[in-house]
Amino acid sequence: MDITARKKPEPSDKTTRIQEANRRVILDAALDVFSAYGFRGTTIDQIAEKASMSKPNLLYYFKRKQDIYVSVLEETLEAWLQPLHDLDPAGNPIEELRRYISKKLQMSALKPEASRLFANEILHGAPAIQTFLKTVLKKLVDEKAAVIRQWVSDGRLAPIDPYHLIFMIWATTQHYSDFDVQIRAVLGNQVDKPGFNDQVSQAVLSLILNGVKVRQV
Amino acid sequence: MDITARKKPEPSDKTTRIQEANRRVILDAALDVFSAYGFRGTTIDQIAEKASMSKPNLLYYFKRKQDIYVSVLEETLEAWLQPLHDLDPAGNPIEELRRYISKKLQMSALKPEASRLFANEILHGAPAIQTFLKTVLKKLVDEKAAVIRQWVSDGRLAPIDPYHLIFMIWATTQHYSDFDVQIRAVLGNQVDKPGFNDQVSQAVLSLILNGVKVRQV
DNA sequence: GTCTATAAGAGGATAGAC
DNA sequence: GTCTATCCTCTTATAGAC
Repeated sequence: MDITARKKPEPSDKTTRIQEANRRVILDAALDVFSAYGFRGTTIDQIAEKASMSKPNLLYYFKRKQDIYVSVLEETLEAWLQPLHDLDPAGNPIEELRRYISKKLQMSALKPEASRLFANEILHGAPAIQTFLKTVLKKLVDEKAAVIRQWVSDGRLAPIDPYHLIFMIWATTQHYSDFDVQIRAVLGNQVDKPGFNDQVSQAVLSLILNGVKVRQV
Repeated sequence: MDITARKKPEPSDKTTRIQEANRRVILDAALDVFSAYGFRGTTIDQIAEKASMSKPNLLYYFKRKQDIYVSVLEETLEAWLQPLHDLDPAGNPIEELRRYISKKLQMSALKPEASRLFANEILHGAPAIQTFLKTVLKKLVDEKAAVIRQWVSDGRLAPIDPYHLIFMIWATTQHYSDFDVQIRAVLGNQVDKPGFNDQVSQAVLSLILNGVKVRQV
């Protein structure tokens, strides 16, 4: 089941255009359903219906339910880490963090299903992406934590533990999509009004950036 | 399934000591299993085994799987909101927030299963606590948001939207239990070392409190 | 590639003896 | 109150016709 145990499709694995299109439809449907109900809570029937396809037909493209799940996760993970990749050691610290946070918020708002799929996987012990977290993710975070640490020791950021800063950025930027129903229960329909996302950005950015700005004494 | 649709046990519902003890064992086991695997991912057999009880015997105490789930949630919710209840309008704003955040962090660290059970329920649309969120939770948050807003307009806190402040406190304080495996993948076994929880407290408190402290100009 | 039919098994829930 | 045995539904996955 673990993601890293699967090989990536080779260029030699020729797929026709109709195959690609059908896989695309299935994966899109699967993201919706898996993120809403979790792995066990999702039935192949649900995915098939959403993909307007019969169950056996769907299983022609993905032999097992797990294969669909892992494929959806794989697709999501790459994109999910891109913003952190882009954190530039040569840039202005505050501006780099602002860009990172904004990008994360934007992605969560645009694809809340992806955020929830990921949250659910981790919440339940990350059975499918355990190795990925310990290798790819850890390596990237270590690398970017070093960048932030350097900024701090150069006096360009207030003293803060870089790992905890990264965790808190993750927590706050994904909270609005992962806990959407709770936010809605409290705030009502104002979350669907035009300015809401900007309001969230403003709140999250000001809180975190205020916390890391160097104070003039 | 919704929590508020169920009546609370009356004093007239006499239960023997052994009944109470067995229900206690079941609910403790159920919290562990439900929080680890979710509602659908959990089997009655798993709970029964953890409670050292046969499945039919367990079903003698709770007729249906849903009943166990709802009971566990009920127990958890009350305790979960207590710290917010305790936010005192008459207290010192920074100290009140510090106490609130510390208490939330402490509870998450002490009962990560409860945090994850709650997170999972909300992540999947809160089918069992929808009404609770829209009534009890909303009322409490509205009330405490008004308190924080007053502190701000009295100039005792930096200008910040009280709702978003509360959401960010929730996000950051529960992140370390909900996303535990991700934290572990990145930080390794240092999360089990003695000082780790203090380190987390320090990071979370300094970031958030710095963001709300009034700056002297 | 897509369908109908169905095998195979897991898991929730109950019957009824003790 | 607790157990063994069992029913029955739901769901994954496959067989085989078209």
